[in-house]
Amino acid sequence: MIRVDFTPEQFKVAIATSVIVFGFDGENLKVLLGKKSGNPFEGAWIVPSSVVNVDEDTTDVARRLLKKITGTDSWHLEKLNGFADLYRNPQGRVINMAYYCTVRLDLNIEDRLEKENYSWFNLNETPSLAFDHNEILDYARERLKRRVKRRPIGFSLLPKEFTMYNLQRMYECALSKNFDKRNFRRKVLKSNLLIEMDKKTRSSSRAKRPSKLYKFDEKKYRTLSLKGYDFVYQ
Amino acid sequence: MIRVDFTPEQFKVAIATSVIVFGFDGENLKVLLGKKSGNPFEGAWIVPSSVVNVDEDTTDVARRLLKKITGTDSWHLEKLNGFADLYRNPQGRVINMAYYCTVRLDLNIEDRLEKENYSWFNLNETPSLAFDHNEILDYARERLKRRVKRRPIGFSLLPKEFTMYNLQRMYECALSKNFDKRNFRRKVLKSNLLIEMDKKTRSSSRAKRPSKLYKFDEKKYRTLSLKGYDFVYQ
DNA sequence: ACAAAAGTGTTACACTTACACCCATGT
DNA sequence: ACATGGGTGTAAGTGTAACACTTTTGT
Repeated sequence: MIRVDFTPEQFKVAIATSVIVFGFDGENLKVLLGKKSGNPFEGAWIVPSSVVNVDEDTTDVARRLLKKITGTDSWHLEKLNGFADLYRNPQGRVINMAYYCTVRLDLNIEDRLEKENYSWFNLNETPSLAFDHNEILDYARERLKRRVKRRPIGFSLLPKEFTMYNLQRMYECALSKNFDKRNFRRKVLKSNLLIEMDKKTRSSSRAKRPSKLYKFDEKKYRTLSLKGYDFVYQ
Repeated sequence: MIRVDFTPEQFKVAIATSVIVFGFDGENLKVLLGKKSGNPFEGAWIVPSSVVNVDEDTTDVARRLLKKITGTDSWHLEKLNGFADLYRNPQGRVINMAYYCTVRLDLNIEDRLEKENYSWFNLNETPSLAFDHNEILDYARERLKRRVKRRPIGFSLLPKEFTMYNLQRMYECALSKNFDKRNFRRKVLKSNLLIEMDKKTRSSSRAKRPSKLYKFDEKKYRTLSLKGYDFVYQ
């Protein structure tokens, strides 16, 4: 028989939640970081975080945090893991339930971010973070990588309409790998989930010749995924 | 600036840990379950679990639990996730940091298990469990599946020496999929990580003709994995 | 003129899948 | 005798990876 009996002294732990927010500017993956105020680690960079009360659901708090930062909570939010190392927070035993989400940078959430003192960092130029937030960020990157490989989640980082160059860069950043342009295009077009638009645009400020715009066929994808299909790239 | 300030009322959470223990009897995957004593859920089946004190490391407690149950803690133990649903435990807010491990059933840990009142269940014949332990078990099965696909972790479930039949059954159970015998053998032998023994044995009690024994070449695998190689089956 | 990305096919190789029969042994 | 897994090869198809040049446009 297994005993799992708690005494009052064992109810002395607190909960925090962090949300790793990923964005994509058309060429590079970004992550949102902010500066911590108050002790400990005053002024250090951290991942967006919040305290969770004993009677609060961690996902609810994470969503609220997201709404406060970005103005909406309609983003794809996914639980990562609990981080429970003994000395991760000098103020006491705190368990961090971490999430990540993907946002579209073309919807203007910038003003709000500046008011809240958050900034975007390129994923491979992130500063050293307080607490165990570097570990959490690394964990989130791995999760994003896995998801992008197996599902069309990367499209939630792109604007509604995007060029092949944008799409390829997104895959290259998320998977830390370069692809052959011809092979890449053939492979993603084979899925029949990209709709070619009649419009063109320039993929980046450096680009001279405009390129075709595509959008992701959400409806078709939903139908196919009911039958077990998924949008895989690896 | 981000404020993450805790008040004393927020330090009122407790920590538990559970370990999902997987085994393999040569033909089927098993999981270890025990009966709960004391309130709540007296007599219900649960996954091996323990309270974690505020000053204890969850991994340490999980290892201790594993040693108490199986007599040794030298098994492959891996953190799964934190489970923090508001009402997962009726006694208060309890966060469960869950782990899984793989054990070899040919090492006789059976006596000890009986004393502790644990039993092995076939993975597809598990009873309904107390708390959110069914959710945790499902999570563990998914993780095992993923790991078995990408790494030779399945070998830690098999005896030192095993037959092709055993190996194939292990993959079939872990991945919930049947494989063609000829294709399976060709594929795993191609890795050159199986050493053919000069011995033979019967793969199961039903088998009549004895079959060759193989062992996994741990040394070679360690060398290769330094170079980024891994033992993949999918 | 020049720079920069847009756009486009073919070939070789590797891997996956489907498939069927005889063999050795224990009961 | 018979039941059970042990053991073996081939061929078709699918997917992946490597590879280079012309076109269009903005500066």
